Amino acid sequence: MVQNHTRRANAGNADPRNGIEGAAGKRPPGRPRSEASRQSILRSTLKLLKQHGGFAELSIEAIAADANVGKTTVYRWWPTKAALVADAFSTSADQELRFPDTGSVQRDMSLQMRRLIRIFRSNRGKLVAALLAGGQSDPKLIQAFRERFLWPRRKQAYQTLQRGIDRGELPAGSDLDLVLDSLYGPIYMRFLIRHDKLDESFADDICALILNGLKCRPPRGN
Amino acid sequence: MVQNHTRRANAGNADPRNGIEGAAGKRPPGRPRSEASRQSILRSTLKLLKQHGGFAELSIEAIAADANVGKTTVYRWWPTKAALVADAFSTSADQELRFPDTGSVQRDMSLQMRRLIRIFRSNRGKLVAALLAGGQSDPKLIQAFRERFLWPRRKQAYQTLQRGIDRGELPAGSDLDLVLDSLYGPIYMRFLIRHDKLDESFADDICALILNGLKCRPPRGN
Amino acid sequence: MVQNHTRRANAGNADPRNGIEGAAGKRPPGRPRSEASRQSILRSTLKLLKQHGGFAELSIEAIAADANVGKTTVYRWWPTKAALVADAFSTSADQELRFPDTGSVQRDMSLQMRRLIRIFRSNRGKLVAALLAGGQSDPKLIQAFRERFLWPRRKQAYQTLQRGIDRGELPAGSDLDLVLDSLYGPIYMRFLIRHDKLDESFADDICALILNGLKCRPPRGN
Amino acid sequence: MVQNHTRRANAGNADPRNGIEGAAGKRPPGRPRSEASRQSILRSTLKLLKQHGGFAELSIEAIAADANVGKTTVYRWWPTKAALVADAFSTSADQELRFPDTGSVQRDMSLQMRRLIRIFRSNRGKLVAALLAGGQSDPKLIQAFRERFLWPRRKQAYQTLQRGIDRGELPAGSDLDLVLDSLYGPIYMRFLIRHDKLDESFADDICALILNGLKCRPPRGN
DNA sequence: ACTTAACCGAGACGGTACGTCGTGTCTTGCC
DNA sequence: GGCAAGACACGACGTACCGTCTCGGTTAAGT
Repeated sequence: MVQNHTRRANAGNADPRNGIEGAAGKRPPGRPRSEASRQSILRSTLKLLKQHGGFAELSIEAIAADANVGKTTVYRWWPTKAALVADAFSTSADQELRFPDTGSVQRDMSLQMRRLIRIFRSNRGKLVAALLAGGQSDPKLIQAFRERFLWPRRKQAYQTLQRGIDRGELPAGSDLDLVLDSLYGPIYMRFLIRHDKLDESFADDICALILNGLKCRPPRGN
Repeated sequence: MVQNHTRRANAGNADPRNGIEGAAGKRPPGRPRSEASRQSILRSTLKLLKQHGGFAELSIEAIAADANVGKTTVYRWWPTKAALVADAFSTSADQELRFPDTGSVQRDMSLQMRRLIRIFRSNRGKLVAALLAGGQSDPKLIQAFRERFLWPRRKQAYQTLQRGIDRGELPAGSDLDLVLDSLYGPIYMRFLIRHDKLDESFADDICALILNGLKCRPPRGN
Repeated sequence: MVQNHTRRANAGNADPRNGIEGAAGKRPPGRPRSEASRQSILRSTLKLLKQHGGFAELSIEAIAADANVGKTTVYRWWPTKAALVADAFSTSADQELRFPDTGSVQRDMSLQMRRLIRIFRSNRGKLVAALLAGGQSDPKLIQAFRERFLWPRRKQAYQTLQRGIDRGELPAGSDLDLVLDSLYGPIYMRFLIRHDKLDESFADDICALILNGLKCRPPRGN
Repeated sequence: MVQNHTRRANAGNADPRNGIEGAAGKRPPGRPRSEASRQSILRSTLKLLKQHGGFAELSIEAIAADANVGKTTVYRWWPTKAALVADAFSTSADQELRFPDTGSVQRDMSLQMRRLIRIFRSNRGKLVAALLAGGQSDPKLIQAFRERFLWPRRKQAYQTLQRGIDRGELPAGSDLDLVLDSLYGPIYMRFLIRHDKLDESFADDICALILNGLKCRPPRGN
């Protein structure tokens, strides 16, 4: 959940009655949350997001109608449209963006970046775009993107790069954040601005430029 | 103009009677467009965009009211809110992003990138963010950003890089588009995702990494 | 209701849960219509119609504002401004136009016609004028006037005249519609064209002319 | 003209240079009024009034467009839409409503009333309806109807009735205004409310009822 | 022929109201 | 107490006309 504003502590979980409180915890009175509604809402969110334009064009009204759900139910569990989109996004978050370990940093990075580009080009790209677009006016949303999407991957990326350093493929003391932004920044830029072709070979070109450049001379040494 | 939807060929120009068509072109009949209104609208757009949140919070209703202008007048000249924002922005930050010519590519690029970062960090950054965000669901808008903002600058950037090649600072045969996306991509990424600090020294770091890397070994040679 | 355009069968009734469908009929789901809003709207309609000029000067925007009601709510229940006015009017002047039963046709008719003239001369007359005026371009509206105002009264008028026939005051076989239009037509004419004085004694004069004429010689006998 | 608001005294006349002032009157300087435009405007007014709904639905914008005329030209010569409609109406005013002189009041009246009904049923009826409808919120308009249409005919009607009195067909001392409103009121009522059939034989029925009634017993004598 | 003055078309202007859509909240009866 | 249904107050949308204005161009009468 992007933001926990619900009456129940574990709202949003698949099954609220198996929450943290364990065996001793008593289920609250009243009808339990409908898991069917929750999933239907998330499904409709993704569907409408892919169908029509972006974040701004997506309306709660339409989601509720498409999901055969009362608007109240949406508002009961998600405080804003942004939270809903973030939730829907993380549901669709991908296993396929794990980093391989081929023994070569450049190959590892390049392979993962190719997969990212493939996702950006698929209709899941729309979701990311909507998230980044919506995030420009809703800090919560961009934060969700960072926490749910960016950081988990970046953590793996650090490890991948570190392996390269350990193997001597990259110079020690490199500013890893700078390197990673230099690797991924161009992809995001072409994805969002669409000023130039974004195909998978672009990943190789960037890797070659950045990682070769690193090898040659440490950027922090100047 | 993002989109020419007006009856008149040169709508949006400062002075419609000095349009493209030259000496032979006659002013169309009817009352000419009010330049005062046009500027008032652009001014109010910038003002309100800076005051309130982002693109979604900006309403044409409010712009018209603030500019003492009928809503009709706004709609007469700009097809969408997006087009209006694009126009307002490009009017706003055109000069200060010109490239210097200091005799050193790295210094030229770095200086210009610093200025870009400065704009991104100022409240005019909101404008760019709004534009890029809006562009994710409105192709016209992102196209406007490219044509009115990106390409004019990139043209100058090509020249700056070419000077570097001519002076032997950069290897001939470099893929200039790749280089430029590698230089600017990280800035856009940090600006939009806000996962890391974006200060002016970041420009220097990127330039050092990319341009030194280039010097060392041409990326296309592998 | 001038026109049933609502989702619910008995929209417009004071209490939708006691509609036509009787005991078996179940209330539709969802929040029930706000009776307070409905009355507030009708009240504001009457108020504004009396204050300002005629039908054309009356705006739904103003009604909604005066009634502290969303414009949507007005549009939800009344398809047009005309329908709203018709509803407001028939709500307004229903009782005082009943026919008396004094034992004399002429007196009965004359008394009721006097009351009609009194209404026409009051500021409720504006309402009728607005209705008839609007009805000239909106068939629905004039139909509403007929069904909600004219026919109910005419039904009583038939009975009043019939009593006169039964008592021998009027000849049997009279064309009652012709008689009634001859009685009321002059009033409507003076009311709408305002070419001559319309005071209550006019009712007596018409009655004398028409009903005496009838007595003398049946119009259908020629 | 319903209202004289023009710069020139005789504006609205077919040919301003042959105005009241005669041979000695000098034409004012400047371009004279375009008679073609004037007629085109009046023609378009009638056309649009017949095509679409009533007075309220008629827009100056549409008239100017249909007449290939600048809006300014309309506003220059007619202060309000009402004035324009009244002017258009009087242009189409009819010769066919003159009263015959057959030697019988009842026949004379009946014939003329039949012609009026025929006009009401034709598409010129729309014009009268629009005028009466518009007149309910614009006193100028109903006044125009009275002065241009009602009074001229009523003047003739007085004479016709007087002939009847002179010939002994009607009792002396009758209230002619009451009689005329009783004759025409029912026609106007059916025309505007459309609650009953309005065909030409209705004229005969009314005449029979009213004029026979008069003969029988003077209405004022009671 | 040239000036003067008013008219003309076109159409942009600041406004008002339109009727619609989506917001987030509320009130029902049912589960 | 969750849930669907849907009415509610509200705010912005984009459009249609309003009546006014400002252009370039036209049409005469008076120089």
